[in-house]
Amino acid sequence: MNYKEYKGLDYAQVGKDILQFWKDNQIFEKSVEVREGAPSFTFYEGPPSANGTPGIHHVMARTIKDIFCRYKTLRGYQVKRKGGWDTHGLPIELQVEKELGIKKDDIGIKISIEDYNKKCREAVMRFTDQWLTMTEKMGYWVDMDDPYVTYKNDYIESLWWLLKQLYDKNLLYKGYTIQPYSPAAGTGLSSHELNMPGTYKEVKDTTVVAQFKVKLTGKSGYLFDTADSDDIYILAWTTTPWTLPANSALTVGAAIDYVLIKTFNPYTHLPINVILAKDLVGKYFSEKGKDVDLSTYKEGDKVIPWKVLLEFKGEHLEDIQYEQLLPYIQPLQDEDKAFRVILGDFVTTEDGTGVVHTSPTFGADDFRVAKANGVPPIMVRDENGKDVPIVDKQGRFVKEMGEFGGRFVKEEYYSDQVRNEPDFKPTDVLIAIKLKEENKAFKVEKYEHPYPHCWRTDKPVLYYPLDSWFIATTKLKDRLVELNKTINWNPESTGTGRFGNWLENLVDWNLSRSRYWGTPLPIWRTESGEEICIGSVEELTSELKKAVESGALSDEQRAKNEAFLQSQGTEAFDLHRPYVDEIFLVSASGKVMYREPDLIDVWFDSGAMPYAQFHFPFENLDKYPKSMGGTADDDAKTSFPADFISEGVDQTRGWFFTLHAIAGLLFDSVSFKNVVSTGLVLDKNGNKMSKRLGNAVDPFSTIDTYGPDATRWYMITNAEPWDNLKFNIDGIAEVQRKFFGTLFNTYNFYALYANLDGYSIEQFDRLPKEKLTELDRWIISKVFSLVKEVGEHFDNYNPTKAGRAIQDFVCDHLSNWYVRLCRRRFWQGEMTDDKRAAYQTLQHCLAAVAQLMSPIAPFFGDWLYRNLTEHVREESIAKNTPFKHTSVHFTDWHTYEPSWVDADLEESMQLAQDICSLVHSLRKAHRIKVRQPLTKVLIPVLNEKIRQQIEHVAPIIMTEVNVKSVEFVSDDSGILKKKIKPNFKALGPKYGPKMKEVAGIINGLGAEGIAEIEKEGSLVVAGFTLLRDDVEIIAEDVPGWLVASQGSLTVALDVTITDELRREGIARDVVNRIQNLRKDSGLEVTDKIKVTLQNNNEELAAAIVTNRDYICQEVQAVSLDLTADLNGSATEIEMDEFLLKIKLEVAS
RNA sequence: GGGCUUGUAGCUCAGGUGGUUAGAGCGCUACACUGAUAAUGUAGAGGUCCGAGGUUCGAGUCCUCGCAGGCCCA
Repeated sequence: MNYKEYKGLDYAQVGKDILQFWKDNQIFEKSVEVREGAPSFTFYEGPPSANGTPGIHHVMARTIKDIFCRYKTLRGYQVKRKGGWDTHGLPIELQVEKELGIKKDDIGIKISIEDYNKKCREAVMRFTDQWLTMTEKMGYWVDMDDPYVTYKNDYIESLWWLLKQLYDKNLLYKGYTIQPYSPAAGTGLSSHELNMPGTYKEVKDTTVVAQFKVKLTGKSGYLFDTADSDDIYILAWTTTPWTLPANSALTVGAAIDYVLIKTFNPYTHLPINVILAKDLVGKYFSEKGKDVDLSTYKEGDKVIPWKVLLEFKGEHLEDIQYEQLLPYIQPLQDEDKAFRVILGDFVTTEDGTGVVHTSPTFGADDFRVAKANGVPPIMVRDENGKDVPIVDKQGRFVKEMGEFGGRFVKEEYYSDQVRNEPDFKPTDVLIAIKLKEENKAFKVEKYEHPYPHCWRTDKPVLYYPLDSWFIATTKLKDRLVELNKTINWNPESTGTGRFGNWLENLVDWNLSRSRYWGTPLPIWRTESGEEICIGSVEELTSELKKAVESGALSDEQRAKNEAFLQSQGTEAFDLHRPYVDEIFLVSASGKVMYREPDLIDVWFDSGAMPYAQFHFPFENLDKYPKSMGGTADDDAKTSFPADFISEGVDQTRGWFFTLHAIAGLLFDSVSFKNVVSTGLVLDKNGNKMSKRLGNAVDPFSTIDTYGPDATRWYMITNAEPWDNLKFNIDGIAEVQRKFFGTLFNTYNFYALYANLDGYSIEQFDRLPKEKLTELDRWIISKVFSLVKEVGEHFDNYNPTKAGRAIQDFVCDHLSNWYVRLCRRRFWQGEMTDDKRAAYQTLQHCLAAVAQLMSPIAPFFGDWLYRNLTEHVREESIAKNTPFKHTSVHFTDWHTYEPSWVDADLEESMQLAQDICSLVHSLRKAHRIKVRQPLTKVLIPVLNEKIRQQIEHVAPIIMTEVNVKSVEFVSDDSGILKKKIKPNFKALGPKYGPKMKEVAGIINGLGAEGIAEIEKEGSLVVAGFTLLRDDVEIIAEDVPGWLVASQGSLTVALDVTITDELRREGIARDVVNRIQNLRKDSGLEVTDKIKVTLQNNNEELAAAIVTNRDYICQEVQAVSLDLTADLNGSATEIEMDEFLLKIKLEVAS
């Protein structure tokens, strides 16, 4: 037996068997080895974190990655894929905190940092086994034997080197960012601390709508002209009046409508002109005062008159300057950039005035928008020469704040005793009073709103600038934007939109994290600001030694340094906290430098993997191009940049960004050329999967039940990768039944008959094209078209379209048309050229499909390939032919041979399929079953080309629909009835508005009109000149016949059933019954039989006699007898009009 | 609130550059076909192409504004 035959197929078992084969023979490793010396296709694995268990969405993401790596291997590239683990970061720390039942503050107190980090190190790799199992079972090929691990010293050393490069390029700096800060507790709060229950409380604050006086400049001239006054104010509302002295800008929305209103100040009663958002006018002005004569206003009037002078968009306010509201402190730099109107996207007209008072030191939005617009913050320089905000860390105004100096900005910071004094007034109120008196407040009122409080002290938090280390990504923003345009994003919108827009609005990357388990920032500083950035272990060692020798260290410091030096080369050597915190360096001026306590953002870890995975630049320089300091001779064989990466779309600002930023900043390069960002995997109702809700799909049981291939195939073909996938397990079952079931059946059919005939793959002695039937040449044309199409889809990173094309080919074309129509060729007669042609063709198709599908369904593809080719392996190896490979994953992509593609034939076959479908529907309508032969179908054809195309496939039509002949009626027969339709596409541009009229005329044309336009090529009707191309003419009817039409195709069927045809029909029925009986009796396909029928019907007898040979041949009978009386073992079977007794005996 | 994205049959999805009867598969109903058959064919039922405006002779497709879901940010 050349081919294995199967009774049924357990797809999960196929997965297991093939997996075992891969393991036993190191197929993955070899698939990389066979491409040694070939150009590389570089793939970066985005490292997962093994602190949680893998979910079905990981199978999805990894399938995408795997597909293109396998595809590119088939295309001749060497695809090395190094696995990796992401091991640092907040989620791990939180998990450990939870497990230990501690809070962040307990670290270093209840548990030493050393022990804590040890716990983290264990936790992070906890589910490694499950990850490895999932990876293996789903067939994701990635090198997990030698992965990069972000907590390893080598990895950290590479990161330090990168940070030092940034530092040396002045791209790493210490600045501040606005964070929730609790002055009472003296600490910043993380976002999750603010998410704790009870932190947001309703408070009543004194709020102020302040008047910012506009300066007369060229930009603001139009306002002054309209108002005819110098007193023009922009109104801005704040719930934190204490931040007003720090105001240095006003932010408006470019597209928001604003108005200029003439009115009076309600406190000073002075005439003023104010600017605010149009939508919010009603909040501050009563309808009664509208357009009331302003000259009638007197102090004390309840209704204040007002009048809209002008309406305009926010963009017209940009760059208008105003006078500083509370001029205690001036900006330390860029004074000319302060106190002007800027545009921001966060401005709303929900409350306030549609103008946002902007103090860069006390609001995150404010900070960001000010930075983007070059607006300086209001800060003071302290005794150390350091710039600090106007509120100190205890929450008090600095001394430069005049009468407010030393006051707490929030009344809650005062002791109860002070607050209970009769004269006590909160700072906000004092500021409000001052503004009222100075004609700078338009409205002061109490306002109740939620405000975050510190969970430990119960006091309100401040948004406050805290020190952080930043990467100056904004300095190279334009270059990052440019580089991004060279990346092939899939889908494109993620690149141009989500990512591109974000790059346009980039802010500096805040690198600092005040945590414990992560890569330490390699910067040491003296208290006075001398600092050093360390770029390698070697440099650290030498600085350490210098420090020890300097004599500037205390004994304890020196001892700790020495302890660290001692650890080098031992297991204990560790670049994490707390060990690095216990290193003390000495500055050039001889002062002790302490490590900056921050860790760096874990995203830097993963973004640095292109370098750190190979310990660049300390090792493996040959993997990197010379342009970045590597030593590779050939840039086509380097490991940088990546040709392809893929992760979830939620990584856009995560890994995708950090990869891009580091490569752009340091190497002026992209770090990936093609990227597929994948959508989410939701449950079947479109809800997010979560373990808590119990709707998460377990990848292990899914794979165990349906096998990896059906799981992968379903996920890929159901929705494009970037769309969200509604994961329905029934869909996998359907894919398994429909696609894999059909393909398996097709293989099994081939194997069954090829084995019977002793047919083996003929690799050399192939029949020439002329010996093949139309059907053979058609399916081969189809398979080459498929090869091209699938290749293009994979090249375009669209696996969904590739998979769907393969599926359509297998189900619709190969199985349902080619095999179905060719079955007789396989099961009848001796080995003729025709039969060989059928085997060769089917074998070719199956082998092609095995390869094309293998990137998506790697197990089944290999299973199919191996079943098809195993018996010719040795011969193939000896003769060096394509089937020499033991796995489909080593093969070279199927060559596309255009000479085999016959578009004409593909069209013909489409016509045949359409015609058969029409004939079937006619038979159905007239209740004539297909087993009943009919004389002919008549097909009206209006041109010669169609006629020829149908003639080619006429025999196929005849067998398929059981008619004796296909005939054509041509135009000149004169019996066709034609229909004319307007061709809108052609007519549209010509007639435009007159379309309807013209269409009406065309639809009303009679036979003469149609005849004339066909003959003359044009027709003049009602003043319109119609050309042949302006209309479609189709044959619609053949009078006197049964017709059916679809599009321009019409068929007519002769339904006359003669006696002869009726007998033939009966004979076919008999064949059918006998075949069923054979099958029920468990006979083998090859068994010969003797048949005896009871002769109880005239028609039957006549039918048998006339068609005896035909029946015998069909049912493999050596004899067919009719007897008058059949008793005993006969089976009674129902025919259409009578009962039939049949007896079958196996002929010896 | 912003950026991106999705909305077509009960379900999952197709529907270049606008062209007049909007398709497929699954599911349902009926009838056929079948020595690869847990497959297949034909027919039927099933649609306000999310809504409202607009552009156009003509809109599922283009524009504007909404509604609903999703992701990422604030």
